[in-house]
Amino acid sequence: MSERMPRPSPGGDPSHLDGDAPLLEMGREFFARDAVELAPLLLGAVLSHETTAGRVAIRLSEVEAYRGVGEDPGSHAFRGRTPRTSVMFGEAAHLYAYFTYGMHTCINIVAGAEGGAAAVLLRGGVVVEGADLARERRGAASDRDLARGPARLASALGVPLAATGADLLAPPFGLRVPSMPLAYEAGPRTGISGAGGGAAFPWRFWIPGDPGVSTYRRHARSHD
DNA sequence: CACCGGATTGTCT
DNA sequence: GACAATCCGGTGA
Repeated sequence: MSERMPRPSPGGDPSHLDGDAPLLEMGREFFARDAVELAPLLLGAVLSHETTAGRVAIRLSEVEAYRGVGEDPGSHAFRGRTPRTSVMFGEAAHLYAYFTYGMHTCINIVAGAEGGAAAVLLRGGVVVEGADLARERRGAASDRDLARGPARLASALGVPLAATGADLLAPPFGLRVPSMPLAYEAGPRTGISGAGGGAAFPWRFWIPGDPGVSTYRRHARSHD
């Protein structure tokens, strides 16, 4: 079952939680907070990437938080710094990209204080700009599937593995965050085997009912 | 929609 | 040498 965690609604009026809040460019300090606190604040944020081919922007529907050395068995940084994870140990709001399953690239936003090695994995979203270019990059795919899933999202955005370490607050990237947090739900992270998976780390966050939420829950399936 | 198997290579033990 | 923060296509309900 998904643990329901709606935001409190100050004043009792939930109308500001419907995703219409204006988007703001935030300073780096916004991203320097704890990853588990930051992750839900990124729901509804729009990440853009521009290349010579054009510009694609994606509104985030689903994210996962990962903490650092020794505190999160599901984190790539759990066992300490390695060449691959070194950017996780750097400044917040930079890109951490990794390659997995022999063919896919996934992307994270580095979170927390420098040295903390925390990050937020971008698991799914909706293309809000550059759908034609995203479709070219993804091959035949329904609009809904363009960026629904972490590897699909990275592919639609055209972010190569080599972009790891890039500053997401500077061109060719752009990142704008809702001025008001959206309502969200939380549950176990997807795809994590062993410790780090399951109910002990309910650090997957998504916008209920959003079309950009991935459906891959086979590995971390929970009852409803 | 749910389940299953295959693809394919960097990364760390 | 094992395994991975996955995706896709096929099959069946």
